[in-house]
Amino acid sequence: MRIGDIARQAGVSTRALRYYEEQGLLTSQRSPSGQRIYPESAVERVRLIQQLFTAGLPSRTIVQLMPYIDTGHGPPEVFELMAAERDRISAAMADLAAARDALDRMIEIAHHPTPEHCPALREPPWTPHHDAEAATAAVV
Amino acid sequence: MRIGDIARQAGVSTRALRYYEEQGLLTSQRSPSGQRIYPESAVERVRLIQQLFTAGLPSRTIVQLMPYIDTGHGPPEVFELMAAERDRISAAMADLAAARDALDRMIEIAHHPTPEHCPALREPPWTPHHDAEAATAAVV
DNA sequence: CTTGCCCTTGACGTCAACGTCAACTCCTAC
DNA sequence: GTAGGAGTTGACGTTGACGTCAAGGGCAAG
Repeated sequence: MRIGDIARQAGVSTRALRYYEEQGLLTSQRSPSGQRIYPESAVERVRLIQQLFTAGLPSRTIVQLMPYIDTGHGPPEVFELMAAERDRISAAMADLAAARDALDRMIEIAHHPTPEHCPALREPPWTPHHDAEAATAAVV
Repeated sequence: MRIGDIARQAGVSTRALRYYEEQGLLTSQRSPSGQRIYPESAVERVRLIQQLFTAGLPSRTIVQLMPYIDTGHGPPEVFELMAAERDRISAAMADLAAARDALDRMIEIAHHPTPEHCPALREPPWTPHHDAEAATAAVV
């Protein structure tokens, strides 16, 4: 298969595939005229790479994981790297959950336009020490 | 409070705070000599901004949310923007979960060095059509 | 008064995963 | 043989949230 076929089936650009090769994430045979030839399995591999990118792993880290991806074993430091990345992803998920909850609270507040409802997001707008009622009037 | 105090309490750099102001995310009073003066509530505000950044919202989007953050209401389009961002965050969490599961599978496989265990990640390493056993020997 | 730490604006640097020409070559179809 | 759609390398552009000088002003302590 040529680069365009892989790109279509994996849903990425050909530029991305050449970039992956440049980074050592993807290898390819070459046809006599210099064109890249890939096996079928390259599609699945590219999807995995994409998934890891989406999860926030930089290409350098993915390169380090390659021995495990290819052969199923490698140096033990890389093994711990996998565990560390998994934990980092879990932490990122917790951050996302917290942010989503914050948005949900904002949506909840916006749904109930009761002026008594949890100020929580700002005190009186940093009254400039003199005309406090003017600032209050400006808000209203 | 001055910029350094806010930076310390919120755990960000002073550069970040000036950037936030430049982007319209944070306002400040000025002392007679031109120094930025913040209310106590700025710390909480900066933490919220950080949380939204961590969740992948760009500054332009956060700016649009500001009317809701400040006053609790705003144009309805912004209302839908909040819902859209919440959904995007949920989708990102699903992506992270999938990637974490993929890593867990890799860790599982690495724990059981049985050569029979789900190749699943690559076929025979694209045997270059001639010296197949040489390549196999190279892997070993 | 001067030492030293904090503040100011302005402007350039960074990093990562590509996008986007440019200038060629290759291969398939007619 | 020739048009046109792929492929090739090389190199510069992009985007966002800051980092990092550079050059100066402000302010309390000794």
